[in-house]
Amino acid sequence: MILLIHAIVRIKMSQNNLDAIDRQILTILQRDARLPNTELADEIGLTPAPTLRRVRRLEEEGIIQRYVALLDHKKVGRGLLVLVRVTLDKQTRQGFNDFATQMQARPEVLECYLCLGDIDYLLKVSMPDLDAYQHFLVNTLAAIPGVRNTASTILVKQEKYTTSLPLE
Amino acid sequence: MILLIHAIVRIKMSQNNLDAIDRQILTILQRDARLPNTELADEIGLTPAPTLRRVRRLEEEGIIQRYVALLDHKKVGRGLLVLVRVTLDKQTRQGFNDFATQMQARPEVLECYLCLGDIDYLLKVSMPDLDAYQHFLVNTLAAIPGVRNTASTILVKQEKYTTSLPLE
DNA sequence: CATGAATGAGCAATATCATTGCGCGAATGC
DNA sequence: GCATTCGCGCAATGATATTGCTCATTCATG
Repeated sequence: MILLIHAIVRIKMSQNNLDAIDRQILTILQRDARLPNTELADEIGLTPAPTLRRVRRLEEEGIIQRYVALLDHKKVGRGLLVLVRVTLDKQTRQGFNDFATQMQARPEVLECYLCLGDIDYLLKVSMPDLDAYQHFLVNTLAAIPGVRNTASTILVKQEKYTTSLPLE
Repeated sequence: MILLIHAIVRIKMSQNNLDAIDRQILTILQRDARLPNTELADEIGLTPAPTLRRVRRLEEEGIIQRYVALLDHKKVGRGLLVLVRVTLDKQTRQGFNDFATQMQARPEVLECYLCLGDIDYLLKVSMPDLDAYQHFLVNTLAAIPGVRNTASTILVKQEKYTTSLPLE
């Protein structure tokens, strides 16, 4: 029983109580996920063994969700980025779920958010060019039942892009 | 001289001519950047040596830009995501550069785009909570000279988030 | 205070993995 | 058809990750 309470306390704490070393690790791995553990250990001033154990713990706790490679959009033929604001017709819960499910299935939709305000959904869509986007808009988005209105904004220049969250 | 021409041709081709194996590699590494080279080799049906050489080539060509760890926003105390539309006052080139530069320096601004349409800039901002966001809006954004107007949209639920570009 | 439990670091041995040079075969150009 | 290029596989080497163990430090408790 006491063990259980201890376990609960530890889980709760571990989700928010990152110590300075944890934050260092996360900051570095957000910048370079492939840094060898030995070098990571050097940078934070620990030996490789405890460093690796901390990384594994952060992974298991889901604080580190995954490691990904970021590609050059233009060089893989996806130079066009569009933000789409979508308004749905009937604001029933079912309609919302359907829409989100369809967006999850479309690989060109990189991000999809339910949002507050005068619109319902926000999409970030990756496309090769305007032709392809127009095709997506007409044949995919507008074809979804319940979509009342869409407004597109072409993101001309990416001034900043990072996936790194600041860790106080 | 002929060597130079060859080099130029190869660079140009390499930027767009990804073969099927390259695309397989990129697709996998976009999903799991830490997959050991031996397993990557298994999945694509090559031996480790040529697999690694392809990965290195993709890195050198800048097709793979970098490897990053993605964190759980809530678990690191950044549960609030906001999209901000910014309109600038004077649309001189200098004003635009200044704004972009300031955004690049702010760690809570994850993305910043110059865009077409009725607004000038789009920001994706990561925040701990509404208090912090209000502070950012008043003391940081509104304090920048040239910012005429801002409109914020709170992204309530992340239905989809991926950094993986589809590779035809 | 002293003491015992718990947490987390370091060390060292082992297993896994990355890296490189070399030879071979298939595709390409002349 | 022959030479050249390109990219694969093999094998040896070096680097790196991983694990069990021991020890120091901290913190709660008698």
